[in-house]
This record gives sequence, structure tokens and C-alpha cells, in this order.
Amino acid sequence: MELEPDLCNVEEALDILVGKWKPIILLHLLKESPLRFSELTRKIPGITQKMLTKQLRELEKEDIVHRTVYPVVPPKVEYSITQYGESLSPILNAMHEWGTHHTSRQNNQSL
Amino acid sequence: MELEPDLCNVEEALDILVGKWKPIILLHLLKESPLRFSELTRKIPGITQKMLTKQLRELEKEDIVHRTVYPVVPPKVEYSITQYGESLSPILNAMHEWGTHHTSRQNNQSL
DNA sequence: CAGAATCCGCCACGATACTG
DNA sequence: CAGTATCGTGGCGGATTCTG
Repeated sequence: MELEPDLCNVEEALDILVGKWKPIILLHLLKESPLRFSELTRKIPGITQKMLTKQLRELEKEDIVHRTVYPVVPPKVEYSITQYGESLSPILNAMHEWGTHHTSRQNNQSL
Repeated sequence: MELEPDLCNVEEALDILVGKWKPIILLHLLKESPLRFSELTRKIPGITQKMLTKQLRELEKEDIVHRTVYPVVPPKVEYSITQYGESLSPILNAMHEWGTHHTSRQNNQSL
């Protein structure tokens, strides 16, 4: 399959991955599913509940992530990656591999 | 190589690709290099010179794209993908492939 | 031809407080 | 525990004008 700029399906995938916390959320859920809201919060230092909720909602809307609510008290909500979501892993893998090889190369030589 | 969320080199790659016009610019330059500024403008409908310049400058800073200025009149500037930039093509390919298989699936069922 | 400069709206993201 | 609600901010991206 050739890279045809005019078709540019690339942006479709990019749109889903874009969001400050989406990649790391997906990495966690690809590694371990399901995870509770609180577990994700702990695994992702620096994220706020609002942001975690928002990003998860967007991923859920795209059917990348599935949300399961257990009607118990205290509340329990689990998030898991969907099959559709797993289809993103080649992309994440490609990016991870690229990042691994190139983190050493520190740019910003002209800041 | 495993996907280790904690390392998260994924974001490194993502940062470079993010920018409204960067993916399509890269796709064009990967397909055909070098290209003149005006050629890129024509190949990318809707882009303004300001945006094209800005995105190219950022890509240039990351050493993804090389800029060659010919001191002639009228001005002539050519942009080409660097070797480093070509290392991104597995990512673009993965995204393109994903997009190709999944563009049919129209989400937004609840808008 | 290949840009630089300016002005501006929007919204992604963050901090904080509150709740069933 | 797993969220909402509210407020505030930076900067991305767009439109337009000017220039060597």
C-alpha cells in the first residue's frame, strides 16, 4: 500500500491519538485491561480526574475503550480496551520504537 | 520490544506529527523530494503561507525536513525530507493502513 | 516567490471545589 | 470512588496585509 497524500487517512488515526493523555492511557490499557478509574489515576502521575474522565469519554465515543459501571457502593468503574482499540497497537508500537531509537537525539539545538 | 507505558517514548514521535498540516506535508515530501514552497502550497489545498511556513520551520527544527535556499531572484526555496525524517515513515505507514481499514467505520453515533 | 507581521477566536488543558 | 461544575489561561490556527 502506497502513501497517498491525497487520501490521507493518516489524520483519522492521528485524531484518535491526539490528546495529552490518550497515548499513555492506551498504553496502560493495552498492557493491562481492565483497569479501574483510580488505578489509571495512580498509574498516570500528574493527570487530574477531569482530564482522565474527558480523555476516557472521547476514547469511549470512538469505541477504542469500553466502560463498565458496577452499581455498587462505593462506585466501581472499569475501563478496558476494545478489539477495535487493539487495532491501534501497530501504530503505538511504531511510535514507541521510533521514540526509543531517537530519544537520545536531543534536538532544541537552537533554543 | 514491549510497550512500556512508563517510558512512553510514544509522545516523542507524536509531538513531531502533531500539527494540523504536518502529516500531509510529510506525506508529500516522502513521496516527492525536494519540493518548492509554491509546489507544497498548491499540493495542499486550504493551507495558508503562514501555516505552511510555520509547520515547515518546526519540522526543520526537528531535523525532519531540510530547507535549501537558492540565492536567486525570484527567490527559490526547496524542502526535502531528511534521512531522519524518513525514519518516520513506518509510523505514517501504520497510521495510513489503520486509516484505510477504518475510515468506513463512521463514529459520532451520538452527536 | 517565499516569506514576515499583526490581530483575533477558539478550545485544549489545568486548578479547584463540590457530590451521590 | 468516580466523577461533575466552574473558571482561567496559552497557544494553535485562520484571515489579512505588507515586503525584498
